[in-house]
Amino acid sequence: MFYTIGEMAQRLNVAPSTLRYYDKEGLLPFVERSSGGIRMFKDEDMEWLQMLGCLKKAGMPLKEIRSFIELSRQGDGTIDRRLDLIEKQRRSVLEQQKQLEATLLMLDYKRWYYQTAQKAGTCAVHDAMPPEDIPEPFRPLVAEWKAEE
Amino acid sequence: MFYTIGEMAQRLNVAPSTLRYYDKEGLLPFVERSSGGIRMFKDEDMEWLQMLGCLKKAGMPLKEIRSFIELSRQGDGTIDRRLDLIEKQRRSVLEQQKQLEATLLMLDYKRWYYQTAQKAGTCAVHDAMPPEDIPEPFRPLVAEWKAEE
DNA sequence: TCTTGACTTGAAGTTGACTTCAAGTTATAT
DNA sequence: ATATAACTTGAAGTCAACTTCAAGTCAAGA
Repeated sequence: MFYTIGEMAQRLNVAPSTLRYYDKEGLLPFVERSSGGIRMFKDEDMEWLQMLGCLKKAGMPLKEIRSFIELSRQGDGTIDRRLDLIEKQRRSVLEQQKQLEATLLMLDYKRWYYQTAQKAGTCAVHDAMPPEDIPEPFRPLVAEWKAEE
Repeated sequence: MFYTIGEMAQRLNVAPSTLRYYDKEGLLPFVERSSGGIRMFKDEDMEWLQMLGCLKKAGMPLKEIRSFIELSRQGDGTIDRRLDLIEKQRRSVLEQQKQLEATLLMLDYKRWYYQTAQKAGTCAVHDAMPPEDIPEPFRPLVAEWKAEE
């Protein structure tokens, strides 16, 4: 029914010190303690911690995550503000998706570039390459670079 | 034809100190200097710097970006290793895209959760809600959480 | 009961990516 | 010629997110 910090850390694949740090930063106000002072994690706490991990991977700073947790504990009066925080983070994720899409296009171009160079044995193969030999998806990308010079 | 560090910083929307830091870290070996020691950025340098920004936004550490730049300057002998680096980063971006997709689903669920709670005036509205009232896309998400308890 | 491994805390150390500061130099506009 | 704005460097400071350390406490098995 209860897990120690070590067990919980293993389940979440993080270091126990990380969980202690989160606790110190006020991100785990819901975690109970035994009479001896040892943290007792519940299954229910996993849900919070997984959401925490999710938000963290989406680039939300721990301070903002703490704000959200604090608001949640203040009850129904903070629903509007929690919704605001969620929508703000949602917009940030959409923005990051766009960014990753652009980065992926660039990486795909570079991959093609080096695959082609690998076959030819030299990057010089690209110097004399006519634009129509560049795969269609990459043409706007390369054109954009040329335009700036 | 040439830009000072201030002009270049403005074009890239970063602080001049950031460019100096990148230079110190060996990320700008291609930037030339005037006789007086002032950095002279070329249009061509923009391409590198934009790629740098792209890789940075994709979570690549500056050290790895430097490796890539160093390999590039070593000529055709490093094509294989550059391709490896690109493919590694490409896989990382695909992984991050999956992660953002999962985070977005969670945020969309939370958004619906708080929008519903807002209309009802309380989060308690969700306690008694039958599963079929939860919008279809969120059901696997909620089921997964319940399963862990 | 005693040992041992996992837990506790507070404090200090680390890493990455910058930013700020101080002291000095270069370039431009009057 | 000189004022001033923008550049230069090295060193130190900052911030987020941890990690490590030291010293001690708790809990489970022999």
